[in-house]
Amino acid sequence: MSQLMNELRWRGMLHNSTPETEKYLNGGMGTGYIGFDPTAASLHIGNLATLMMLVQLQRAGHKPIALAGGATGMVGDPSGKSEERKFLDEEVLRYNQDCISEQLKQFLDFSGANAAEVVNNYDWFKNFNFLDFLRQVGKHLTINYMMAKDSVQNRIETGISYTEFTYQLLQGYDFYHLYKTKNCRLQMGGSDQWGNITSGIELIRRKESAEAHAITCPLVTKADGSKFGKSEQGNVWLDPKMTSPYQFYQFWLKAKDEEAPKLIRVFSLLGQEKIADLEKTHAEAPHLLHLQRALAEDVTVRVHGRSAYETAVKASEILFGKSAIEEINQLPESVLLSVFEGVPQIKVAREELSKQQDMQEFLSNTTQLKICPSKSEARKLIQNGGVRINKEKITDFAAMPTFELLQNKYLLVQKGKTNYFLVIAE
RNA sequence: GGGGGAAUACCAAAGCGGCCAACUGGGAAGGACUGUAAAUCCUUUGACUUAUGUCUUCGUAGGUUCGAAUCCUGCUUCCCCCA
Repeated sequence: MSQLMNELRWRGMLHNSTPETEKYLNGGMGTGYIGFDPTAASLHIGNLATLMMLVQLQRAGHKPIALAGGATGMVGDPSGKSEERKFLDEEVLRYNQDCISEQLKQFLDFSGANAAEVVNNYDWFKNFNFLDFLRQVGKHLTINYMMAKDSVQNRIETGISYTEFTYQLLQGYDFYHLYKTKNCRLQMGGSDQWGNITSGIELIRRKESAEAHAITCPLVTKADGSKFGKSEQGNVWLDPKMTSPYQFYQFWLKAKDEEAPKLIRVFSLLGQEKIADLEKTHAEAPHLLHLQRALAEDVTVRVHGRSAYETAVKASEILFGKSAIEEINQLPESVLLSVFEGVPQIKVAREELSKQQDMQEFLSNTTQLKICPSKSEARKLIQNGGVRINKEKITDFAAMPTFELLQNKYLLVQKGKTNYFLVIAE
C-alpha cells in the first residue's frame, strides 16, 4: 500500500507532492485520479507518462480513476501554453472524448477491490448552470489566489481570456466532485498541473474542511530540454491508426543513450533490478541497444499487444538488418505485407509507374507528395544522396531507372536512413 | 480618450528604394563517421525549371516610382507610456 511514493521516487517520477500524501497512502486503500483533456482523438506518449502514474497507483493497491475532460476540453487549459487556444468544435470534442475514454480503459485493471474507473467531467458539468457555478465554486477562491498561479502569471503579458482563467476552477471542481462522490483524495498529473491541482485541494478544504493531496511528476523532456514525444512525423500517438506499431516501436528503439535510462523508468514496468541489469549490459555493449530494445518491447507490447510488437521487430530486422533485397523478394507476400504494415504505403497505378521518366516527379507528384512535398525537395534529397529504391542509391534526379518490382508489385523507397515507404503498383 | 512603437520565412532576428528568395542564429531534413546513439564535419531549408532563368512571398488593401520587404495612405492585430 505504502510503496507508491518510493516507486515513483526511484523511477524519477516524483516532482512534487503535498506533505501529508504519504500518510494518506499508508492509511489503506486510497483513491487517486488524473484528468486527460480530449484535445485529439488519441492519447500520445506525453499523456502516457502521466497515465503511468495511475498505473503505478493501482499496482500499489490503490484505486485509480481516469477522467476524460469532456468539459474542461471545451475551455482550454492555460498551463504551459503561451497563448490563447482555439476552440475545438463540439462534435470533434465528443468524438475525441470517446476515443480517449476507450484508450484509458486499456491500461487499467477494472476488477478487484481497487478496480479502476473511467469518468467524464462533462457528465457533471453539462447541466451545471453558470449562476450555480458562481455561487458554489467561484465564491470559495479569491481572484488573488487564482492570479498567483504560474499558469496565469505566464499569460499576464500576452493576455488570457476569462474562459481560460476559469479553467482552474473547473478542474478544481472536478477534484471536489470526485471527493464527494467517490471519496477521492488524491490528484496526480504533470508538474504543469500543480496550480490546477492545488486549486482543487483548496476548494475541498474550504467547502468541506477536508484534506486532499497531490502528486506531480516531472514533465518528460528530451535531453536538450525540448519537448518530448515528437518524432519526425510529429506526435507519437497511441492509436495504431495514427502511429503504426512499427513506427511506435521504432520511436523507442531510436531513443538516445542518455535518455533511455530515464524513459525506461517512466514508461516501462520493469523493476529496479532488471533495469540496473540492462544498464550494465548496455554499457558493456552499447551497440547492441539492450536498453532501447527492452524499453521498446515493454512499451510496445503494453500498448499494441505482443503480436503487433513481433511484427514490428520483424519489420525492423528486415529493413535495418543486413538482409539483401533478394530476401525480401523471397518472403511470402502475406508475410511481406504484414511486415510492411507499419510503413507508409502508397498505391500507384501500374501504367503510371511504367511510363515514369523522372525521378523527382516520381518521389513527389506520382507518389501523391507523401514521400516529398515538392519536386525541388525531391531533387535536393537526391543530390544529397538521401534516396534509395530497393536499397539502391539514386544519383540522377532527372532519369528514372527501371527497377524490378519486388514480388512483381512493390517498390521499397527509402528516404534517409530510417524512413521507408512501400510503393504498391496496382 | 491621448501619445509612441511593432508586424519579415518553422521560431528568433537582420535588412530601411535597386547588389533581396531576403544576413545570421536556432530548429528541421539529408550525407560522412558510428550503434537506427552522442560528438564532429559537410549540404539543404519558397515553388517551378535536366541550372544561375521564371513565378509567388516580408500583417492586409491600395498608392508613389523605371524599380519597394524598404516610401505614402486606409485597415487589422499586438506592445509600451500617459489619462
